[in-house]
Amino acid sequence: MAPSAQPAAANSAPGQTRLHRRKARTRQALIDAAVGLIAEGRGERASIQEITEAADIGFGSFYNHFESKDELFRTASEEVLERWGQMIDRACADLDDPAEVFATSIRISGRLGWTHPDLARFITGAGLDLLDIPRGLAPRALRDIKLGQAAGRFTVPHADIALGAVAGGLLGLLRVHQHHPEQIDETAVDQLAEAILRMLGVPAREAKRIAVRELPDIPAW
Amino acid sequence: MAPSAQPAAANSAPGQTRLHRRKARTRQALIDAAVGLIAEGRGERASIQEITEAADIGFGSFYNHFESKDELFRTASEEVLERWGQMIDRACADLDDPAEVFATSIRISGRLGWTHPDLARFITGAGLDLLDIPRGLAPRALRDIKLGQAAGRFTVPHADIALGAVAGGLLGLLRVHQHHPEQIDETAVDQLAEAILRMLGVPAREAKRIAVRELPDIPAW
DNA sequence: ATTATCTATAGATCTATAGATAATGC
DNA sequence: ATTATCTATAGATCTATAGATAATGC
Repeated sequence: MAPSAQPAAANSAPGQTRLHRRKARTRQALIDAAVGLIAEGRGERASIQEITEAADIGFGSFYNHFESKDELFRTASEEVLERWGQMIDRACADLDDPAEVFATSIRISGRLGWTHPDLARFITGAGLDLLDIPRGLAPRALRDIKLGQAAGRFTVPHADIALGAVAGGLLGLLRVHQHHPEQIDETAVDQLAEAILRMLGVPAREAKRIAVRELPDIPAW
Repeated sequence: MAPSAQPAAANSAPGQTRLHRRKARTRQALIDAAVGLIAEGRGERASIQEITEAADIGFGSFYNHFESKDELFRTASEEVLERWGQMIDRACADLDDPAEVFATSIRISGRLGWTHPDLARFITGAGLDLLDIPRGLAPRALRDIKLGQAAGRFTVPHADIALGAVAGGLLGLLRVHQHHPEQIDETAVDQLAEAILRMLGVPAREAKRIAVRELPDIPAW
């Protein structure tokens, strides 16, 4: 609508105009509030009024951005999971063995309780619904399991069943970390990765070896 | 309140008097309706009116039995899971090797999609919340994992993390069965049990052996 | 007479929208 | 002038209870 003379952005935000940026901020405040509510376990039970109060915006503004609570929660979930997935992608960029990619993804994700507590709480709040959102861990893990099957490194026959077990193990670990943080350390995370590799069909000795390799740097959030 | 001359029950129901039995029937209708709603994935989102309509009882009767939706759903979950757990107990009564008890529990539970579809749908509807309900699979699996650790058959260090993976694997299987029944047969269930034993630390060869032993009869529901 | 069920309804939400106000564009 | 925000509110739920009706106990 404003094709000519695009003013030099005095700001790093993507919107061209200040109005766009203001709108984007409001929208992001809603998304952040939704993420926080999911993390608290109040999930979809919160009313729109609670959401707008948490976001500190007027009630009616909600409908400028989303048609329903469902739409907001879906959008918020996809956004968070996508950022998580891209973080994993960057960390694994230099690896090519599917088994190592897989183990690294789990080892980084299992450390979220320390490195990114908010994200960790969101993940446990979402639970296995993660598997129904085509972003973040699920599509990557599924892809990597299939790659591993094709390369003959994973012998487990059904990728999607295995995916459930992987997600369950990760969620179990993050839950324990939240409720009893003293029971979990980084070794426990690596042992989970090792156990999951064994489950997928990697020989026990090799699973152990892969799960203790030096980790790549954990990229910024 | 009626201690004397307990009349011979003309009926198998536990309540002594007909009034008791009528009340019990109404209560059970509410529980059955709640179970059905959880199985449909409508879970706690259903209104009390929907629940009483599904149960085919008057709206106000709800409050004769439960103080809130939460209480009903909690009660319903515990009841169903307890029956499931007792079914597993009966099936495993003659086994003493913790690894075999564990594998058998999974193999029977993974077959629920065929043997008890309603129960299977309830379980997938409940998701990982299963782990928070101290009935059914969770306490038994946790007990068996710890027994297996003590007996030196399971090497995995954290029982509750492993429990998450076990539940996730089972839920993954039941979900696949529901959405793509043609992709799953009993062999797939046994392969999941085998993979889970490997994850717990049972040597691959032995895991395979245990997961194909003849199954005990599946007890009646 | 007692107990559980049912129907009807008051009061408390909660959603969606209308209309007023404030901020930005040009 | 345009756009997004805010406040206020109508209308639609939804919960919890009161009071009437039906079933059972004795």
